[in-house]
Amino acid sequence: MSQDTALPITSYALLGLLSLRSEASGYELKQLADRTLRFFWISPAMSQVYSECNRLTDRGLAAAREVPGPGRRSTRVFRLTPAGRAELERWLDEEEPDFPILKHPAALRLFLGHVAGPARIRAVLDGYVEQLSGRIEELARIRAGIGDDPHLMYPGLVAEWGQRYYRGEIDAVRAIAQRLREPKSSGGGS
Amino acid sequence: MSQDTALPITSYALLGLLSLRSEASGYELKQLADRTLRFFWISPAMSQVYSECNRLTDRGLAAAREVPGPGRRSTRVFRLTPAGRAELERWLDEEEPDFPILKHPAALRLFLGHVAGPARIRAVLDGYVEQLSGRIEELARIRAGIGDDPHLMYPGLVAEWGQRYYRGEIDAVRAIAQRLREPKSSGGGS
DNA sequence: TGTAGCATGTAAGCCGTTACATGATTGA
DNA sequence: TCAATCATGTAACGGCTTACATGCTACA
Repeated sequence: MSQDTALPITSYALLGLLSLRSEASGYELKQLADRTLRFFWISPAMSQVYSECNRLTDRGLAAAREVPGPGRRSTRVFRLTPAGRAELERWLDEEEPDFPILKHPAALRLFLGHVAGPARIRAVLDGYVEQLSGRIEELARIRAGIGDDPHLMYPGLVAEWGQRYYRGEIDAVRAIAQRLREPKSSGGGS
Repeated sequence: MSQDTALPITSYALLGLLSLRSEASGYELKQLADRTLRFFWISPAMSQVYSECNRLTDRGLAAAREVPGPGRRSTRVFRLTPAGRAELERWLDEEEPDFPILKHPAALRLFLGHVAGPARIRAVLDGYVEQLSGRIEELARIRAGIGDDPHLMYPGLVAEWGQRYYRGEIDAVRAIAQRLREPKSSGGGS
């Protein structure tokens, strides 16, 4: 319950994951993040999951319970406290979302096409489409795993958004690749 | 020319900006970044621009020239050295681009819709569409400023990609908002 | 007179990652 | 017995931001 400085958004993301579970260990939270947060936020490293969990516990937003394991080492499982749920609700209600941050290595390459040359740019774009296809499959599997469960309606919507997003990227990349092949086309010009 | 550890990608982005100019001051680089890098990478803070420029100069990838100002304080202008150009080319040629990193506050809110409630989610999505419209206008102005200059063909392509990207986001958000209004398979019922 | 823009930096600090250390269990 | 997975952490460090400090010019 120390400090009243603002939490980083990733803390709220973790709080949000806890809101989907009655209890979860750090390890489980990391696994869950890999199937969810990873696609639209970050999936924090294990070490960060643990330190965030400690911060949340320090502030009384989460509570830890020691579960003795089969060996000598035990597992700490966390759950959302009423204060944690209230703080998450407050944040969702009051804080205005920033514009997304995008770090797009392929676009950076395209931007530097005058140095890289068109052949390399084409290769980069092709590789990106490849990566996107893989992502779409991953998301499709995750979406299928969610099913119709009304409890998971919003995660399902996000998964659908993600697939649409990636498909849009593929279309956009193809359009750029097309413009690279025939630099004269497209509206407005000449 | 100290150190041979890998440079962060932002250094290459700065190197790339320098490749578009014969010379530029830190201040000019920041302004240029605000019109370019900002949309697909980051626009580094002024303080970071200066420290990156120093790093590039230390490594011999950029060269600084002191230009006396009207007052006592002078301006340092940087230019790409042959070694800098070679290193940028090597990076573009050899380094494989990572998948983009997206930190999407609106998607995070949607993901937590079960806590935020549908009314708040609708407001968040509306606000996001608003932001997107603003971004599209910004990019349109920038695209118009680039014009037909073949020297700036690739930045032009990136600006077009950006506009398409944002329009795609608007479509996707509208689709999600639609699914929120009519939960579709409402027949089943618990 | 004061504020906005041009211009250059230093210092402090947080977020997040990688590397490292440790220990238990399962199965090949 | 070796590797993989489960499981929990600490330490070090880098990237990037914010806050702060400074000085000059133009202009309202």
